[in-house]
Amino acid sequence: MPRSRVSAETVLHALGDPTRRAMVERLSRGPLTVSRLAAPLNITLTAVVQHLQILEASGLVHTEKLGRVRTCRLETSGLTVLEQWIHDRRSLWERRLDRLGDLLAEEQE
Amino acid sequence: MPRSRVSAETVLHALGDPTRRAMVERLSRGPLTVSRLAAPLNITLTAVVQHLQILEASGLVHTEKLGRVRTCRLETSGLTVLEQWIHDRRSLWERRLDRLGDLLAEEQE
DNA sequence: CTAATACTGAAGTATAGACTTCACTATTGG
DNA sequence: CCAATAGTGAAGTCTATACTTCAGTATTAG
Repeated sequence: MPRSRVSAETVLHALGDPTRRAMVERLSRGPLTVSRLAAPLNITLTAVVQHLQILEASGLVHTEKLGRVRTCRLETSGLTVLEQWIHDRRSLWERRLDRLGDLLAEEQE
Repeated sequence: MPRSRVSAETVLHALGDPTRRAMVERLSRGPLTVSRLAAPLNITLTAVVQHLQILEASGLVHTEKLGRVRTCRLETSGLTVLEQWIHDRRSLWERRLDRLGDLLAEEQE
């Protein structure tokens, strides 16, 4: 069964931004409402919500709205996808045969 | 002993760009010269070198110049730093006590 | 020695995307 | 019911950075 529909591409793009990293950092300590999450960041609530959309799409954060309050919590599936990505690159690298063949093949061009 | 001087911040920033991800992807299959690495990317050699500088600073890639040819290879230390970062966030998240105390403390403001 | 190769460096352009403003809706406390 | 709270959505600004051009150096093949 496919555990997740999000790609490592999406996760890495999401974590490429320092503000979003700060948000993930903060949420890894525990769930927060949007306003609480926004408070220490010196940007508008609107900007925070925009970042949240990207974090949600990447599987790093899950949000849920109850009444007028949206609560955000870290979702580990984004981290799992990233872990797998690292593992794959590492395997490829370790199994590389210092592909002399490829180098020679590419030679004529 | 500090295994690495590079931060997860640097690594995540480096991997935030799709071109740099493509370069890492390619290098995980084995070492390449700058020109070879650049060939399939539709950008100038100069741009590739600029990306390489960021990848090197992040500990994801090591390059070495022999004569006029610079060879690039994946450096796993960048990946290790990232793996550790994921592990840390995950631990924090799993040990969170759904900090009701914090929520109440932040209440007055 | 000359030409071609493989980069390097400085300096400018151009665009993705982070951020803002502002007007709006939905919920809740008093 | 009214005001305050909590967030939403559209549309535009503005800046970091990805990318280019061009002119240069060092190395190597013939």
